[in-house]
Amino acid sequence: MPNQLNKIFKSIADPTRRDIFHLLIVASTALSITQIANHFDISRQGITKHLKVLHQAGLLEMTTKGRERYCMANAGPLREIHDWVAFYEQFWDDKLNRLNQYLKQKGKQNPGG
Amino acid sequence: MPNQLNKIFKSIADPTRRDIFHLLIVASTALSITQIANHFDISRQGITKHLKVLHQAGLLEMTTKGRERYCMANAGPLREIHDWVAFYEQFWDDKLNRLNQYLKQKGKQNPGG
DNA sequence: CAAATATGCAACTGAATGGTTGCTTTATTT
DNA sequence: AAATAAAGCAACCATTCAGTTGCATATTTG
Repeated sequence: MPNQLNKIFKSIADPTRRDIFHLLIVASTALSITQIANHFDISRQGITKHLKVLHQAGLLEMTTKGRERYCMANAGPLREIHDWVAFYEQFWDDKLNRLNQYLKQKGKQNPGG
Repeated sequence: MPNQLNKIFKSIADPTRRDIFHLLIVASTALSITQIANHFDISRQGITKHLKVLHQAGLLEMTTKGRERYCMANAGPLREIHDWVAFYEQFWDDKLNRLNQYLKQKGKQNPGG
């Protein structure tokens, strides 16, 4: 399933999920759901929902160990976001002559939506 | 207002808005609201709502000319997305030893959420 | 001026979202 | 075996969201 772009966008559009993701990225070890929840003011079940969204976007991997589930961030899918944004970098500075630039660079992949 | 990050994320999290943005980026001229709406299956008022969201995220500029309002994309704010993603690029390939990499690179800016 | 066009404004609708609580199940610990 | 801890499941709630329709306003155009 390569067309995950929208799920990834939706995932990281929520500030709590960005915080969870960041926490997992910089953590030294995988964290259990309860451990993650302890870092936030919302309930464990609320966290679980966010984890599910992150997981379905591929930004999170989980392994079960006994009664615990350990979560680890996977930054890989952010590459899709990077690529989407990269297309528009050519338009950052020059607000004029957009078409000219576009035509000049035609042939480059258009990431679309 | 530099803390537009969330608005920008929310804006581009919607596929229709990404399409509108893309249309405006590659258009040769600024487009009126009706012209934009003609490219989509949803109503003009629906488009207007999307334009408002994009505008509030700084991704769109509008100028009124007579009874028409012309819209032009501004890719600049995408730089914030780029910067947010850039922090995580160091974690793309190596899913292990995350902490080591993090500590090694400490001092780099953490974009947070 | 009248007709047509471009837009704005407001109310409404259905679905998704972020969050909660209560209870059950499963695993560990004592 | 009993108590505790981790997590899942399901229902519920309020808000936001994407989209609609209807109507008013402003600007062109004939």
